[in-house]
Amino acid sequence: MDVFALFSARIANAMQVLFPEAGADLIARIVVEPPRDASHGDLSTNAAMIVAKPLGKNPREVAAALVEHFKHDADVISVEVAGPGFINFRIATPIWHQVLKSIAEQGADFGRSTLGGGEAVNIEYVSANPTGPMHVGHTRGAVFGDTLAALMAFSGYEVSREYYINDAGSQIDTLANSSFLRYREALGESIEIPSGFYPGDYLIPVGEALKAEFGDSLLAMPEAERTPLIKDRVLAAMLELIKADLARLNIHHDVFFSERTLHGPGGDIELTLAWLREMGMIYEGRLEPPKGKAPEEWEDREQTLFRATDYGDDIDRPLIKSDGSYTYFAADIAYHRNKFLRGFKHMINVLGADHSGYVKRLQAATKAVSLNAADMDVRICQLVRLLKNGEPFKMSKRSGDLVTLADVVEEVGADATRFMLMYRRNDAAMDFDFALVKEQTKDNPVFYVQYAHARTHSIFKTAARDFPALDFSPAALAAADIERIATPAELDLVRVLAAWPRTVTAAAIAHEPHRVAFYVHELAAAFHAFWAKGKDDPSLRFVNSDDPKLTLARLALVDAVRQVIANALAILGVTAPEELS
RNA sequence: GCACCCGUAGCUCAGCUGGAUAGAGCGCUGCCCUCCGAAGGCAGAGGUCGGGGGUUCGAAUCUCUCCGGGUGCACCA
Repeated sequence: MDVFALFSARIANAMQVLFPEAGADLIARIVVEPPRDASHGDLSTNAAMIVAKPLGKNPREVAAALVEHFKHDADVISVEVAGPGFINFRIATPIWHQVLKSIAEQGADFGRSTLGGGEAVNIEYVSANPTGPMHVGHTRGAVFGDTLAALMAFSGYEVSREYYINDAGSQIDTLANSSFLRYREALGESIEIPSGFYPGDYLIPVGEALKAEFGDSLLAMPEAERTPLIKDRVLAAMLELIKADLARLNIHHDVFFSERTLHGPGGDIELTLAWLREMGMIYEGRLEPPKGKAPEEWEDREQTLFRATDYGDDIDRPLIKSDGSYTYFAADIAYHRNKFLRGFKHMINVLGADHSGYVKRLQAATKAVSLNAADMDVRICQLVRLLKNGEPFKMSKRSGDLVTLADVVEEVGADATRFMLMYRRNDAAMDFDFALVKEQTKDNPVFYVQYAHARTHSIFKTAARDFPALDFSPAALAAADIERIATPAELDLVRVLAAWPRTVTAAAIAHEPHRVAFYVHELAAAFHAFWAKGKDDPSLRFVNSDDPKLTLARLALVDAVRQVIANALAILGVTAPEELS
């Protein structure tokens, strides 16, 4: 049950009845939300202020009519007008009890919604070049994309998690050449790695594997024959490497889409360009040289251009390079047409900060190939600066100066990595301090939240000790005398629980999974605070040895907290431990 | 030169898409363990929301402009 959605609907209905002349568009702008200051009430709406002006009425007059309407509603304790025309509701306690009941009934599904209506959404994330292990720069996008995917799935979308393998460019030739060097090394040659080649140790096993498969037969083989063989082997190996890295963070994609499959005669790029030409979206023309570049690097020539400016981009974009091959963007247009033809009308791409200049053309491409039928949201993840005790930090084991994803996970663990990366908006640069993340104090939000979850379990343990005869099964909790939950402190906690469905929905609409992390931290804080109240006032303890019925009711509340924390952590991909080590 | 992102307490950051007296953690000053896990909690001090205009009942939020920081800018991927 979503209290806000419930009252939002009721208020909209009331407004329609009271002010039929207000159109549906106006009604739709009405917001029902918790007031910033809890002393104002449980719910607040701007309904009167939204409607008053267009109708030529006084906001307080409109508000008075609505107040009159809700005055005798049994679910409402009080309604009053405040400030410029806010209407504040105080909700009757039974509604809060219903929230607890629905948490118990829905369990892991509490907060799940039908917002997406089962529509397919394609979320592309990571898409790191398959030329080596993942480094820390990729990690933020990986966690963000994976969490967003979980959030959207929880909100009723049919989510497809996709990884685009850039396996067609010149960097793959370099990769193959680097592997060939390692192969020669494996055969006993002493090698030197020239600049421009990939120096990482991770190619050594590839060289070994090539030796095991081919013996020394590759040495005599013509390059044109040899390179494709090596490419296949090394790409497969790199992909396994990347999958293994992602698995460290429990990230798994549904689709790995190879760019190579778009190329070649009769391929998607060819078909897409033909289609674009047919639609008049391509022309031959010249571009202005970019202002920031040195003019001597600029070669003025006639190019095959995509009319990106027709779809909101800054300039038209080249599709064919001077050597006659396709540009990366040409492949990307074909790729996104492919996504659209696979049935995706909603697409989200998660990209690194260095791709911010790519956003407009990607959106232009999506609009063009779908004839404006598909939408594309690009989420940019800003840079992560690694710190240790406030000092910039470099770790390197196997890949030059880069800190790898594996290094980070090994250092701080998957839970902390995921939570900390989500405990920040994606579009702000962040510092990631290893020392802080490993700390087991309230300064560390991961720990703080997991501690709250563990604490719910420890309360049950205490209860079992004090009441050996009492039944704490889900069925017993469901049958608990929930009306005993009545003190202001308890109901405050329930209010936080009641905000969960609304938080999820808002986060899904905005594509902002970080809100889940902030919410669960807030819930943990509310829970810790209530727990501490029991220190000063024993009557507020969860376990009351002289009152088994109250204890059972309070345990139902604890169980609801446990459930909602678990649900939020599930979206974040962070484990919910029953005890801390 | 252009585009995108950021600028909120001493520090690190939220602020629910335009709402009421702008919030949290750290740090600082105090308080709370014979008591469900103190691995916690409570209270206090601390702000011109980068500056200035505009839109309206109402702006940290939208818009314009300037300042500061980051990222990117044909034929790479």
